[in-house]
Amino acid sequence: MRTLHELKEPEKTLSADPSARRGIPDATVARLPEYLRALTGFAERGITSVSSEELAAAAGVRSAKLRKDLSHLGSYGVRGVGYEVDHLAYQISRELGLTQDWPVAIVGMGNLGHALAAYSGFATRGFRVVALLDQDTVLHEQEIAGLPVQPMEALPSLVTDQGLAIGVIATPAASAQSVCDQLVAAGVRSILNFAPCVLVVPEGVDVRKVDLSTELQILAFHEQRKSLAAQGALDAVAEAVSR
Amino acid sequence: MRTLHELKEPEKTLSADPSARRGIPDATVARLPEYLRALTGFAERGITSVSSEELAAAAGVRSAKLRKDLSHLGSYGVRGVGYEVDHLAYQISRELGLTQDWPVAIVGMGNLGHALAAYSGFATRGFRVVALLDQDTVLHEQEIAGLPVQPMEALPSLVTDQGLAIGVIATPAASAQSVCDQLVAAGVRSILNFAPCVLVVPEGVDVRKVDLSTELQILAFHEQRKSLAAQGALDAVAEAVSR
DNA sequence: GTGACTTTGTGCATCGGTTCACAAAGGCGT
DNA sequence: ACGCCTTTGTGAACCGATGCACAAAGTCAC
Ligand SMILES: NC(=O)c1ccc[n+]([C@@H]2O[C@H](COP(=O)([O-])OP(=O)(O)OC[C@H]3O[C@@H](n4cnc5c(N)ncnc54)[C@H](O)[C@@H]3O)[C@@H](O)[C@H]2O)c1
Ligand SMILES: NC(=O)c1ccc[n+]([C@@H]2O[C@H](COP(=O)([O-])OP(=O)(O)OC[C@H]3O[C@@H](n4cnc5c(N)ncnc54)[C@H](O)[C@@H]3O)[C@@H](O)[C@H]2O)c1
Repeated sequence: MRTLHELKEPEKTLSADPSARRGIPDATVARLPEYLRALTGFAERGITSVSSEELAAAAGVRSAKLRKDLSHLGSYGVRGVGYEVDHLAYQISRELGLTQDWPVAIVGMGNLGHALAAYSGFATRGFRVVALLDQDTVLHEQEIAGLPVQPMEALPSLVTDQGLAIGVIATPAASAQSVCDQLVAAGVRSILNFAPCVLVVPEGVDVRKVDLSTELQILAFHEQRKSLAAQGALDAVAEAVSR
Repeated sequence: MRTLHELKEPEKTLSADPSARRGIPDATVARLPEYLRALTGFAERGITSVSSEELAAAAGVRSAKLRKDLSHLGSYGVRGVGYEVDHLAYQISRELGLTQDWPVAIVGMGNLGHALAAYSGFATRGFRVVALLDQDTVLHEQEIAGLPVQPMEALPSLVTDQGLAIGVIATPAASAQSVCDQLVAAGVRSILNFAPCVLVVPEGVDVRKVDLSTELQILAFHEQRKSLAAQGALDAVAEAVSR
């Protein structure tokens, strides 16, 4: 993999795009979707041009950060004016790989899997749910949101025939590693994991997780800190009064 | 708020814990839940002691990082041996504020809200769903997972009577800011947002978001990069052959 | 009791990301 | 046509997080 990548490097200089394109920082990539969403909002309201200040406010970041982020994908702004909404949205879409549709499969049709299957948010931006999978044979009779529920054995053909690229794991944590292994074996290299556990995957496979309970626990940490601070303040006041 | 906090500082020296406790880095806090989960796993398998190496592997980090993280909460390991599983789990729980149960309300009983209400993952670790809320009067007849669906007007009393501390937003993005404002007005200071939008809140209120489509888009970015690299490699090979 | 061995806790170097502040760039009004 | 004014793009300083490497600490075998 490493050598293959290096093979390509010499071509970089004659690639079409002018700016130093390799190596967009991870932190920047993580914010691009938010910028894109904000731009979509502006476009829907008929706004054709925004300044970095306005866009940053809509995305919840500082304008300097926004500008530095955008500078990594090229120079698409006009000094003294700002950015053309449609054009910038297109450039970000292209950078994120959303100009094509990515076929997605959801594995695990329980409570969460049902909600995900019914979710329209996939289709709106670059993703297409091509299959629903579950181990449970009882479910194979059903259709959910217009798609049949298939057995796990369908995976390899989904990759070869439908170009399946992204797998979403919505099974219990105990099954998640096994499901992950099956996805990887079938050739899926991008996985979104909703199960609360760490997945171990070979190099070249990306895993991201969406973890409700981690987020709640982080909130609890700060909430406790706020409570303690308030309590401490009360104590201090009480002490001051009693003195 | 700042001044209240400073009022408390002098007490720190006579607080029970020996180490410099203030200011655990955000990056560390974000990993504590993962460590806790790994420890729970060890405990379930009857393992009473782990080294930083073992625990780090289970949590998917490097051992040096784990040790530095743990050093921020105190010195709970034994050199030459490792960490006592139960004790460390308790210390992390206490640090995260999970030794008490936090009352949680879910707002928006659509597809996702239903799944969340039925989800057992809340109760297992420090959280208790005390209320389900929705604007839609049709839903107020129903019970979901043993809880009645209440109108938004119930919010203030939930905070005062039940100690509601954390709000989960599972409404469409268009309603999320309004729901957020109502939560804040009622006194909720910690919010978990599932809607794909940025929420603006006053200082002192924490918002975290769980964002499916952002994660998918980040995966797409890397997937595209992998595809391009593969394509580039093929081109390079073809070129080499033709020469 | 002692010494060898294991593993922690941490100082230090390094890295990546954020913030600041401003010179360069371009539109726009006159 | 020209100069003013706005806003971008970015160099440089700063800040927090990560990784390295080892001395200190404590266990355990004998
Ligand atoms: N329900 C929620 O709101 C929620 C929220 C956050 C996280 N999660 C996590 O998402 C996951 C799913 O939650 P859920 O509530 O939908 O669970 P669930 O028990 O309702 O559904 C799990 C589904 O996975 C299927 N399954 C189990 N093992 C499988 C395997 N090896 N291969 C294929 N399919 C398999 C089961 O047949 C079942 O249909 C869990 O890990 C949970 O912790 C759920
Ligand atoms: N369904 C999924 O799998 C999924 C996944 C990721 C993110 N999301 C996001 O979660 C949110 C909910 O998704 P969903 O599929 O459950 O939507 P949904 O339309 O099924 O449900 C939304 C619910 O919110 C209620 N609601 C609307 N406005 C309200 C208000 N002002 N106050 C109180 N309640 C209000 C509605 O009555 C409805 O019951 C959306 O923002 C969606 O983008 C959903």
